[in-house]
Amino acid sequence: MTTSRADVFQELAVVGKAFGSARRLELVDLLTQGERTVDALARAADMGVSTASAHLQVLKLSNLVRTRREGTRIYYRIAGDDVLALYETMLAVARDRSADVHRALEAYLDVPGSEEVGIVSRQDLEDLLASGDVELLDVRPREEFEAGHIPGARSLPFGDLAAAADQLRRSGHVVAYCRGAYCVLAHDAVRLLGGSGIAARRLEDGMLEWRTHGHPVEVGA
Amino acid sequence: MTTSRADVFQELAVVGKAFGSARRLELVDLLTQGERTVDALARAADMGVSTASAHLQVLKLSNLVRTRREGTRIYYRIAGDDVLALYETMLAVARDRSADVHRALEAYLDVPGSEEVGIVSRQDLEDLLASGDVELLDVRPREEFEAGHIPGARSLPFGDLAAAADQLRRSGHVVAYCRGAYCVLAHDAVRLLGGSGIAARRLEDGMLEWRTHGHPVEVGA
DNA sequence: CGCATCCTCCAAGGAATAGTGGAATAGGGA
DNA sequence: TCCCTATTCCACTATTCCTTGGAGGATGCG
Repeated sequence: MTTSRADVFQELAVVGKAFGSARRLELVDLLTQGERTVDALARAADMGVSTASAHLQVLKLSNLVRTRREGTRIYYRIAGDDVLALYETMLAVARDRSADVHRALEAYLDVPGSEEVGIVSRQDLEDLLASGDVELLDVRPREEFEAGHIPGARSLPFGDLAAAADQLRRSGHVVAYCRGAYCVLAHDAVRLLGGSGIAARRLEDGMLEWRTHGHPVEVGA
Repeated sequence: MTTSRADVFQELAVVGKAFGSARRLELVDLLTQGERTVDALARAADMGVSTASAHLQVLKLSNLVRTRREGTRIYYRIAGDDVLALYETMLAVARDRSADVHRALEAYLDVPGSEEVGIVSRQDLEDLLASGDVELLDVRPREEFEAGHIPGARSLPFGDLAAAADQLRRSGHVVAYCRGAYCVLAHDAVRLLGGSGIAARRLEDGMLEWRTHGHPVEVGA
């Protein structure tokens, strides 16, 4: 048997390489929200179909994603929760270790650090849901809502939010969530609702962390 | 501010890239056991000093490792426990997701799957240490022992084990450990001791996991 | 001050990877 | 069967990365 120590690292590096391209990470990020077709991924990440396909092949060869065929189209999805956890860990390390990432994220999220008051933890949300006294808004694209959402949530894509804001006036709590800790949609939703006089809060992180921490997920419309 | 979504992934990919080379992973693996000089790393990983230095620069630029100068030599170390956790998570994902890695690891560890009886979990070891009725052997190179070991362990590098085996006959338990779950030293030590009629067991994983799971670590000789 | 040691930086050739447009393939529907 | 759609495969160029040897820098010692 000629399997050496170096071979182990060689195999291991395949996983690292897969996560070593910005374009691929963008695809992975989209896939954390549920399965998608090649074409949908290419459009969402703004790259050529050939390019997207090539990157997806790399991810598939490293066994980080799986495929499912339905008619003429092929759906890609993350291979398992451990991959989600790895992605999440990587995000956390990058944020804590690199001032650049931290700055990029802050700038991207447009958080001045001041108005960060309306935050609900995952546990708080579980409690609120149990009490029933909460309007939970999933502001991601409907596509992602259908691929998996928090039970009890209502799909209200960010684009439709402004139009629906008026009918949201309620006595109870309003909480919005989106993809993960680094997704702007929930931030923006809370800001928009605030502008309409509705005191909304956002889930601390998002669907990615909800899933990786073992909370229940509902699939379908 | 022109910080876009793509920039975030660009920064993120830096971390991925850092873990995307077999040579670099080999260095990281060595560093999980404690700080080392460039020259020591190059020798241990069997690569040129220039090559090692170049790879270490990449790791340093991605903020995954830090340096410390002592006279003319420079010690590299893992930047924090979160990086250790990331490495551990990556190992786990690679093992579970890739049949190749799994096979490579099994072949490398030379485990027929049968004689896997003498295993002690981290919790069991804590209990044994509390009772005092255990001879705990750290079979890694003395260099790594000094950079951090389990309190109460005795440094007995694998190379010296055969010579010292005779004096190990004891009434209590004998437990060996090495770097991590994928380190052969402890496996081999248990096998060697077994051949000398000493019923030894090995710690389930190793120093890497001991550290990342928050168990106490002692530094020095 | 000169010299030795350890490390980083630089330059260059070779290898691997990314992106792109077009050809080839597979499935579905008329 | 033919056509349409979605995806993969291929060929090509541009770019990036790896490795190596040697020059250059910092530190310590006599």
